[in-house]
Amino acid sequence: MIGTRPAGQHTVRQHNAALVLGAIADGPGTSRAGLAAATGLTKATVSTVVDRLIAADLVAEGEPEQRVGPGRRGTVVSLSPTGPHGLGIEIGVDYLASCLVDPTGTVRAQEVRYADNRTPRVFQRVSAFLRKARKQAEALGVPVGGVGIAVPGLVESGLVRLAPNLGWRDVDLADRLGETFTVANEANFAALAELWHGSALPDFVHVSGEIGIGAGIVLDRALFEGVRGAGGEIGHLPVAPDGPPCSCGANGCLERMAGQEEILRLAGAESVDDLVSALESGDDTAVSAVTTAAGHLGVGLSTVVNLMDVPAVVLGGTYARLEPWLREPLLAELERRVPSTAWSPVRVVRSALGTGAAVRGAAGSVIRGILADPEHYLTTHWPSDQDAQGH
Amino acid sequence: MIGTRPAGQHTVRQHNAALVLGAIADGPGTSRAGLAAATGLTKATVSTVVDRLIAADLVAEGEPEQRVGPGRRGTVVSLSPTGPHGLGIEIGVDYLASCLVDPTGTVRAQEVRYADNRTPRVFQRVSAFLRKARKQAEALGVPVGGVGIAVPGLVESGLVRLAPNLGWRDVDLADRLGETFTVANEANFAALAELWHGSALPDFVHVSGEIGIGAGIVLDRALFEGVRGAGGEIGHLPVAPDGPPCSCGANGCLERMAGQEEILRLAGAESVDDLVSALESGDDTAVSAVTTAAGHLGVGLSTVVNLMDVPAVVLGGTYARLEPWLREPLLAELERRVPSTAWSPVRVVRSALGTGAAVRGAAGSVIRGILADPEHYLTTHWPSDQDAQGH
DNA sequence: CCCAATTAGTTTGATGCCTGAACTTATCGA
DNA sequence: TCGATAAGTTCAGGCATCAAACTAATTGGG
Repeated sequence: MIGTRPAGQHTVRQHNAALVLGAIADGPGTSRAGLAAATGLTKATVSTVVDRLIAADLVAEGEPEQRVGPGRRGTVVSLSPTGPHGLGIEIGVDYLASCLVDPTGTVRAQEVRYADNRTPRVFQRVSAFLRKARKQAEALGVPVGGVGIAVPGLVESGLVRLAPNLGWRDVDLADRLGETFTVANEANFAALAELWHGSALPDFVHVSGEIGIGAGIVLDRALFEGVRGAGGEIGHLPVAPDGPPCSCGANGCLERMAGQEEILRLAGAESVDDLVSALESGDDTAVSAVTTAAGHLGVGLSTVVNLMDVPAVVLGGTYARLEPWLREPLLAELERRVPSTAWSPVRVVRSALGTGAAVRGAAGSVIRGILADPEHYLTTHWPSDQDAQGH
Repeated sequence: MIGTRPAGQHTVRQHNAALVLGAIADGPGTSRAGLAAATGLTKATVSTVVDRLIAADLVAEGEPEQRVGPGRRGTVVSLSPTGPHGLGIEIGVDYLASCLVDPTGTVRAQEVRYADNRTPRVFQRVSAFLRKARKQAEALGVPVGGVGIAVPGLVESGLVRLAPNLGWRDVDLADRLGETFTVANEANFAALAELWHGSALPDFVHVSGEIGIGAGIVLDRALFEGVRGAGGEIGHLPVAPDGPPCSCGANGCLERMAGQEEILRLAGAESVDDLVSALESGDDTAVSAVTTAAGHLGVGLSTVVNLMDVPAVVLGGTYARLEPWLREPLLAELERRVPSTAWSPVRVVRSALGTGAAVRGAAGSVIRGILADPEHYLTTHWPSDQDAQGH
């Protein structure tokens, strides 16, 4: 029960600053008066809060509002495009990716570099890649408010506990690279990117089949992390308890039965491109391979839907490309196994984002972190009350 | 993003009142000075908050502290045993139960009444039962701060969406009985009771096998409710996708494979008492029936453990009685199917509470609700600022 | 027996943030 | 040009916390 901190006026400030900033982010092109109405705060309070946010360059004043009828026009305030940017880095098994986004979430720069990261040299390489991305931001003349790193593994409070495909165990990136980051699992970041920039669903499971099967679960517009940050590990859900052995030691795990490798094997395809063209030409073997995988995926996902009561499934990664063939059999299996479909159907949608979802989520999480607690950013990045505004 | 309310000084007050009260509940026999140290608030603030709580009879001053060394002795403050009590009602299929607890969680009165509740007369019966329980509280001279009702079904924001065993669908108890209640699923209340009065684990799945298989999931000392309150519905998790058909239409659901009915059938026993004596005498059929069920339970629970990252399983209800025979095979299956057991083992423990867990949770939830927001209780039950203190 | 040291709890003035109301600024329509 | 309407600012007032001074109670040593 201990763990809650005492509250004071500063708490009120933090809360209201975040509230106002959230309203600004939500409704682009709102005036101070509109914000007051949206948040329930007084015009006076909104004004003082907005002034602070402008001083920190998190928010910028725009054109006067266009409106019919009498009365003074409000001045529009919106997220400042020159405010703190978010830098995302993704450490894949065979590539590094970076992404720079401005406070509104718009991508300003992007880069991918292929290289085998299963060597001890990764850290040097990441460090150089990060330096380069920072230079890029500098060239654009924008400040970097923080760095988010996506890794294909289990992350617990900033520490990479286990990343089998990278051969990592208990790796502290902050320590290795001499800097602090927002580190998280790539599937989680991808789910967040989907939340912020994709289909506007508030609750969903984002499932992506790459080498493993990763899922990010979003409940009430927030990532579900579980107790130790390992929430949503669906790769080894048992979907065929008497099935073939999986590398993890158990039998018939989802990853073993519906992973990319198994689908390609069943379809007799070399690559995903191969598989897709086979599917497009109506190849029976390919279609039945995907249908079989969809069934297993349905068993696994029905579990998630029943247990967490999430009303939607978003297909990302490789599954997004296979969506036309996965969708029907998956939906059928879900309807069979989820009792609540009787009164509220489960939606299955294809991710609107491509392969860059994870990096984009990593970059976006930096922005979201600042938006969620602007006062914190303000005090850490704007140390003295410098009124250095050109006015 | 909208949905957050503006904060003011009153918010601070609410927060700190709850903080202080929480500290009082946690550490029985603390002084104001101790509370200041525990909460991080000033002695002055603690004093004013405690004075308000005493005025509302949520807290009472006790004996002077016993301590060695110099200095004035503090006056101990603790939850007032004459403060608002919680009344819990459980609507079972064939019984009604009530439970009255004082602010410290001690049971002050209890009653069970057997009757078939699958008739339209239930509501009258519940109403009468509730009236009787209220009279009991009156006889004890204690105020009732609220009523919690446990039902064997799916509850969504106070509405009983579905209770198959009672034949209910979209039943609004508040409307039927002309009163407002805290309504929730019995499994969830049982899990909360386990949290508050049982093994002091902060994160666990409480699973109880009665007629169906219900689970309450507690994460970080809070109930996990899912999006629409249907979180933790594990009865129809697929544990043997090619197994025998279940009443829900799917195949090999957990309830079908490891429910009480199936265990009794496999063991050839008439009742749970029967089964237990067979197990105690080492009957092979009985032991293997329970072992088989444990395996299926392990498959289902491994899902929960993997997905939610919960490190402990609490066996309640009928499973608590079978724990000596369930434990080993269940643990083995979990270890096989949960990758994270490699670095942090899953605990399997037997519920410390008996059959009354759900009612007790219902009653306790009333108390917890008041403790979590004492200012709210104070303003609703102590309308005018009456300084009706004998002083 | 008295006094210094120590700890509990209260009183008081200062601070900070929000609010409400009055006020200034801006725009439309007649 | 004036009245109505709406945006945004200014300022006194309220309220909850905090820091520090102060009172109260208790021990132990001279």
